[in-house]
Amino acid sequence: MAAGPQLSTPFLGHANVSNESPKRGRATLEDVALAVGMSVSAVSRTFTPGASVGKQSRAKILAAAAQLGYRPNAIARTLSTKRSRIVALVVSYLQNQFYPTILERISRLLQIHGFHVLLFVNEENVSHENETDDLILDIMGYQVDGIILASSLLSSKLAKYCRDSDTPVVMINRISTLKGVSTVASQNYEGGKLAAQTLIHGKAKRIGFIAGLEASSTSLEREQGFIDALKQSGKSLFAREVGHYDYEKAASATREMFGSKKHRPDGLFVANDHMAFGVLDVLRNELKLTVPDDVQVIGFDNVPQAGMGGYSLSTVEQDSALMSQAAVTTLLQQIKSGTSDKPEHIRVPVRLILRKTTNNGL
Amino acid sequence: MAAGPQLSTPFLGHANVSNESPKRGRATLEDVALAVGMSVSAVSRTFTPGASVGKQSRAKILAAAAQLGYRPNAIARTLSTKRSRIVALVVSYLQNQFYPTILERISRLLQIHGFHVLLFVNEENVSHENETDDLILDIMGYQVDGIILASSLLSSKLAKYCRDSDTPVVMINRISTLKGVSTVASQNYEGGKLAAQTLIHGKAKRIGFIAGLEASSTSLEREQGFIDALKQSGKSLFAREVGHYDYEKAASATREMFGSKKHRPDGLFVANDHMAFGVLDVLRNELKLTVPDDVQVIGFDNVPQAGMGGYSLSTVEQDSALMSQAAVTTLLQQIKSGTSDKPEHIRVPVRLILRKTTNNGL
DNA sequence: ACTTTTTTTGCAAACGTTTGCAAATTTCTT
DNA sequence: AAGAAATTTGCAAACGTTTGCAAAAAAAGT
Repeated sequence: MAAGPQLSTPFLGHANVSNESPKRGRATLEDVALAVGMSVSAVSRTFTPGASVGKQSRAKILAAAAQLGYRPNAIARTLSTKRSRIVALVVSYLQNQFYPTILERISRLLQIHGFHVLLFVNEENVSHENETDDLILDIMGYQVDGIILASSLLSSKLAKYCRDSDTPVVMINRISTLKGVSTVASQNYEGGKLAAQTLIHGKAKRIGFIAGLEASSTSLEREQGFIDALKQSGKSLFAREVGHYDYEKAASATREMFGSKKHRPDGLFVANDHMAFGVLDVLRNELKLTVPDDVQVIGFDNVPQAGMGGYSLSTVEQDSALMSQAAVTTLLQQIKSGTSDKPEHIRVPVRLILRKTTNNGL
Repeated sequence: MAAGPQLSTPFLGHANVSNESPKRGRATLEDVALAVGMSVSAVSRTFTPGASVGKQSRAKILAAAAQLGYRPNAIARTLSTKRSRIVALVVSYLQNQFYPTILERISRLLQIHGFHVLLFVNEENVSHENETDDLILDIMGYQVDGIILASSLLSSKLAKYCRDSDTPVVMINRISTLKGVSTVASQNYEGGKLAAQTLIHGKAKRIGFIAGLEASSTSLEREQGFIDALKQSGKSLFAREVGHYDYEKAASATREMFGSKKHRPDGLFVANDHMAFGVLDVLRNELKLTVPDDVQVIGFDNVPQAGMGGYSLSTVEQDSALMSQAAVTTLLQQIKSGTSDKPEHIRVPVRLILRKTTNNGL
């Protein structure tokens, strides 16, 4: 059965055997090895921090590498080591300035630690869930070392997949009971309380709340803290609408809430700043109300825009620096330890920022 | 000297020889090949669009793959094919809402075409240039198929590297004469003219300009158009400051420009919206001027925030959708054609958006 | 000088794919 | 029914690294 003439061993056409490499593509380990007359391993080792390589060899190799413009091929390295130094960052809804901020911070931090960010922008929307799943699975194909989800849910399908592949996951601004998933969130409950206290202290009588997404833990926790604090002062919620964390929808919610000329709220807690801007715009420009005299408004996040003159919004600050820091640290640590059990659940403190949309007694 | 018994051929510890694979790590081509009793190639081909594989084999393979939770390893694929389906996206300065918007659009578009985004956030700042270079080179190690720079410069070192490795580059909002680099930008010159015409039409007499970065083509072009249009109406620039595309610096520039009580501008073109917000804040809240009665202001970009009630800024719109579209299309096409000569230089039209910061005669 | 210890080096397998080629199989022709 | 044509399959090299192991070389100890 020894069919087939074996005249020529089945070598492929890569004819870079004994000639000058014709500058085609990038230089490889082999190229520089050839150049200095040493083995590939030697060269590889010069580019591996801990490895043992002679002093003068290293120098020669480094020189040759520089001369050839050699850069290690991260893909090949990944294949060999099974660590890509890439983390997937999933983010939705960049219109809310809070997320660009987080995004920027996280990527800088990761960059500092030598990691890279594979970005994925998804619709928060539930109807796109499978689509999102698919894309993340796609991303997993790149052997990412970890995943950070900023305000995005992890479907259980995905969670399972991550656990199977031992890929650590940390979620920002979402809590989750899923095994092996870490979370970083603000003290939303306490923040809600602060908001209530501020409005009450400012003498608001009829106090309303505009929720974010009904299903989101952030909105729920903020609301719970808010209501509890009202209760503690013998008050209760006067009005409630849902703004879905969306500018336009928050505007509509406001119109709804202030529909009747008669019984209108005079104090409003809005589940995030982004919505609060929509609320304020309607209040001032459509309903011709003055803030804070007719209505006090307090938001949540303290996005840069809130501090700018156009709104000067009182708000409960989420410390984006700390949150990013925490998320990255946690993830990196899980990556290093190679195990995604013992997930962390971090709460970062919030802080009240009083500006011009509330009555700040002095 | 035959030290060391060679009892065992130097096989490594991967003992997945004849046993059930113990669920360690992800399933590979080989795993599913084994499962269906076919060759690795057959399985590979079922996951390669164009390839030839028997109908029933494919079915069997697909079933087994699903059962094992097999997902192709994009890294290995990249190593083999030399195409990563990753593009590097370099972005700076996410505080200006224009960039998150672009970022979001671009990544969605790329996702649709099956590409992924490796993100890199840099300081626009010149002092960080080498740092930026290093990081991009780093990213190049991932064999990215292309690079999109959103308002970021390409050092000539990098440009050379890209050309050598045949990696197409497209820059947004920067023009460049570098060979092989495509660009997408707005019709800044025309936009500058529109701004001038708007102010003049609104009866401004003393007209000022607040520049972005002195070195940036965008700012320069806008200024040139602005000045030319003034000239055409027999006017000239009354005042000029530089805001470095920064909110705070624009605020300072405004203070500077309006320092003397006597000769103050009554019309202002600000090189982008982001700075214009700083300008407006100073004008209204510090200098107690009314807009547009005392001073008219017009910006550039039309970021979402400009349309919101807080500012209601008149501005020259950059069509971010079109720009993103153009950038992605161009890049993809260059990637496909495999050649980065014949770079494109696309200009997308701008549009005047009149709101409440200018006198819009009616 | 001759072991012994330490350091530097090279060999070759492995990581998980793709793909040209040729062998094996099926499907058509006539 | 047999040869031609088309299709399906498998083999094995290649992509550019890393790394355990052992051989070679250099440094140290006596």
